[in-house]
Amino acid sequence: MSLTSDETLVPAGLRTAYCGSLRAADSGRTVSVCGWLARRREHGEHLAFADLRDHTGIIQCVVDGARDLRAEQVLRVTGTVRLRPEDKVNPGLSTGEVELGDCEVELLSSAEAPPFSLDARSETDEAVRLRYRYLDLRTDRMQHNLRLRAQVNSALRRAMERQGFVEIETPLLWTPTPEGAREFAIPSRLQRGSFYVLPQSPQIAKQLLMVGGFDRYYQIARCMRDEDLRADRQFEFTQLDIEASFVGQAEILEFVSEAVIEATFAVSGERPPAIATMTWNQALDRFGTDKPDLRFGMELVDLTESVAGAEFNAFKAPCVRAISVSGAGEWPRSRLDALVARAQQLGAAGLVWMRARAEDVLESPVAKFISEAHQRRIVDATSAEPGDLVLVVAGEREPTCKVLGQLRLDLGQPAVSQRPFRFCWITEFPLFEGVDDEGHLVAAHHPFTMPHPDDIDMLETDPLRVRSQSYDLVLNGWELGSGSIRIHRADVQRRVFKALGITDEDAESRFGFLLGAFRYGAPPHGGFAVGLDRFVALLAGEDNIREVIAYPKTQSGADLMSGAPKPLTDKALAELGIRVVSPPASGASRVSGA
RNA sequence: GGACCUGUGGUGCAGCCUGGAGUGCACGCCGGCCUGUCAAGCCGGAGGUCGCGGGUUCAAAUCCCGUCAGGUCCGCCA
Repeated sequence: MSLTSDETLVPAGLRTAYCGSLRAADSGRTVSVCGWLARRREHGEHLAFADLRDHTGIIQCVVDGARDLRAEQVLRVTGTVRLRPEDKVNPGLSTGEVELGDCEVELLSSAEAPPFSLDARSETDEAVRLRYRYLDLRTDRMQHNLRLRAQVNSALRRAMERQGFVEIETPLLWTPTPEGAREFAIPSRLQRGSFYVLPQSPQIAKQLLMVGGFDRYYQIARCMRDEDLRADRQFEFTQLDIEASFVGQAEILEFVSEAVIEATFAVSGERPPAIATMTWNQALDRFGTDKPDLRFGMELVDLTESVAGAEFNAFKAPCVRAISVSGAGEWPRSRLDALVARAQQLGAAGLVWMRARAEDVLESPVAKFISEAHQRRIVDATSAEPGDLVLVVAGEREPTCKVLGQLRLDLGQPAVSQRPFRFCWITEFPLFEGVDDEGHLVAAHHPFTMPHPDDIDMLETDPLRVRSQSYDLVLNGWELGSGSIRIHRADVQRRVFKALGITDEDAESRFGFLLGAFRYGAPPHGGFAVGLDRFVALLAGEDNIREVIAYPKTQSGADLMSGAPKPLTDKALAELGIRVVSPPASGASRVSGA
């Protein structure tokens, strides 16, 4: 349960031992343990068992009656460690061979009955857990997750420092940059009507550190984005933020790989192999996504050539691709129909299913439109065995691949907690991801991302084909973070801004101080940011980042424990020079912090 | 901004489809019994604005509308 190593956990103060640490070798010792009463079992007036819990585990204390003991009372128990009778050993407890006898019990703090069970076996609605988060934090789950998180932080810092990185803090009160995520505004009291914003990331600050000569910077940084929340997104989140000068993409990937592998090993004992790299195009072709889950196969197969010349009209498309589902050849028609509907819901024109057979090659509603020769080519290309199911989608390349990529996940993705940890790097993202309503190109990463050197001359002629020097880190199907080599040359930056439809005046007003700084000698540089909440969630086997955050917010942005957000007093508003236009909704009374 | 799921003693659920007295289960809580339990056991008891508001009906936890809260997702997240 505990992730704290034995060497660093030295009992002090009121305790001379931790509950979960006692073993047969301790028998005979007189110890004092402190913690919360997990439960008690009473056997008449003069025998009772009290299980005392701290973060290291549980020790059974044999006490003379338990009339006054209640769950979650804070106790100090002094007693003698003794071996349990052989037939009374509890193999389910780390301390199950021993118990504490001749106990003296001191009540350090009384406790009302908790509003929900802290036992690992019971489930409690998350809203209740969040309202009483301070109790929820006592559970094995939260103790484990937050201690694991601390170990991850520690390992990341170790790895970054070993690689010569310097930790530098950047401001939380930053300047608005109307671009990208919606920002949280902070009114200025001294300059009424003006606002700071909370940083969506330390992006510009860290690039300026490069200009400032701190050629290897890192920070475990809090970022804030006022965008709608999700299972993997909170308003505020934490990143391992990195920037380095005089290095290229290969070095950045190496720095980050070193850090995440060290952290993974520290908390799981699993040392991932060197992290494989694939380009964005390869990821799309093989997995139909830019964040592939490498824990399982079912890769996409290109059938475009295999079905060339087939009669079937739907296959006369720019791209025909398939996945093979092992052993799914016996699925009933209803389930196949549901797959077709799912594919259509995802945007495919349709989905062709084919059951691989031993005798007549492929069984499918459209088999009669496909010659046996073509059928055999499909079987060869997909390596489908009799009893397998082949799912085919045809259309434009990107949507076709993405539909199959999602079906692959629907049908094959293991649970989040399923090991191993399979990292991969995705490189060479497109520089632009499309065009906005006004016909301007939209930056895929951010406007300071360096184009791929081989593509830079297409900026003006064929911008959507320009690859960038940007890269994502992916773990088990989750995007863990992203980064890029930045533009440090004014001429390149000007060309990218132009492509994005950002005029010189725009650029000056939005990023003037960054561009100004770049006139005084900007080194070539690049960086990365790892989303720590997601990383820790995956390492903890949790599918929701709230489980690795001490005090998370609900989907509507509320803190159920404190009641935030709340209206300010009129006095506070006046001081800030703020008048609230529409009164706070009646929902303001939604919470009372117990 | 939108779609879907959920809301019933302190906790977790069943009941809702097919309306008929707040009916039930488990845990917890309170009291009693119990000297080797370990999610102890046995006996007894208390505890309810069926999220809230409106409608339909002789009658609503149940059907309808609205609303609030929690969740998952789309949009959004350079």
